Amino acid sequence: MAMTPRLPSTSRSLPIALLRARERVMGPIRHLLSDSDLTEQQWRVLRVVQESGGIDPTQISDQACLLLPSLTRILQKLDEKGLISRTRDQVDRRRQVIRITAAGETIIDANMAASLAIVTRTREKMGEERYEALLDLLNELDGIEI
Amino acid sequence: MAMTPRLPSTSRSLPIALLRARERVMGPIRHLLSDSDLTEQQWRVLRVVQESGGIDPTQISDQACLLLPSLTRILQKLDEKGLISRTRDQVDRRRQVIRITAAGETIIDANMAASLAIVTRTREKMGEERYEALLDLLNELDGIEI
DNA sequence: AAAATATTGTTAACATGTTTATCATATTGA
DNA sequence: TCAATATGATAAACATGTTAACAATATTTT
Repeated sequence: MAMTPRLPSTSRSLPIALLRARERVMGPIRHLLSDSDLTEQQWRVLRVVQESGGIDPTQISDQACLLLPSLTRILQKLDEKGLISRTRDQVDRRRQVIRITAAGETIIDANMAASLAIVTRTREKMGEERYEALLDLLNELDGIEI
Repeated sequence: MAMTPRLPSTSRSLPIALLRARERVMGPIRHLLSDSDLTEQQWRVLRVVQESGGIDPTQISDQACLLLPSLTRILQKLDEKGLISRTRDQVDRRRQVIRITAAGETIIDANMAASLAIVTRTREKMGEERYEALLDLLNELDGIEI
């Protein structure tokens, strides 16, 4: 009789294991940020912008892992909230230059410590070695061509 | 030389590394399924339903890693497409029983081999040992309490 | 049994993910 | 130079993610 190829149990399915692990890490961060009315994506963008001191959307989308259409909406929201400023690049007028505002800096200051604490606690709970090994394997997976 | 204290590069940020790795795996699967006009989530639901031979939405949401509001919409779509059937549980009338239809089985047959091939190729490219180690670490991460 | 509570599933509202199309500006090439 | 092409960003359309509220049915409590 023909054996129907069976699927791996969900915990051995790579896509689902990646989903669950991500949810485990992001859950507490989402909860923290909700007090500041920020989504995790908005937070990611805000941090990239703050680090850069002036950056265009294409580079943001690369560093924050967001597609440009998503980023367009997020930048509109952050602008409405007064957390970033947008100006045209004077050299290449297709480009924008995104900068963080004082209000944006305030939001960063209010959440950065707790955000870093969550990551630190995660690394401690897993053990530094295994945590680094996980990062290595994830980067290896990201590097292969399927 | 002076090391400027910096935030972890994006490849050493766990949330972003998880995002990128997931995208690397799901990209080809999404592409495959688009020929059948299925999203990855619809595919995940359809497979869970087929394996079960009759299952309620709460259990599907657990096994497919989808929140119930998302699942509600997905089941409506799959129903419209004629890929599943929905009946009320006669014992507990709050519950539904979801079953796959013949058309649903046909879609599964049309995509299962290629879908499994993508997973297999990924495991081969990474090496079985490292692939399994990655799954172990992801499950460990999912198990810790933050 | 009636009221309170819990469970199952849906709806609503808003944000993001994803693909395709489009607009404006830059760059290239004949 | 000017038409063709490329690039940066946005818009549109549909699907899912996320949280809160709600409706219907079951269960528990008094």
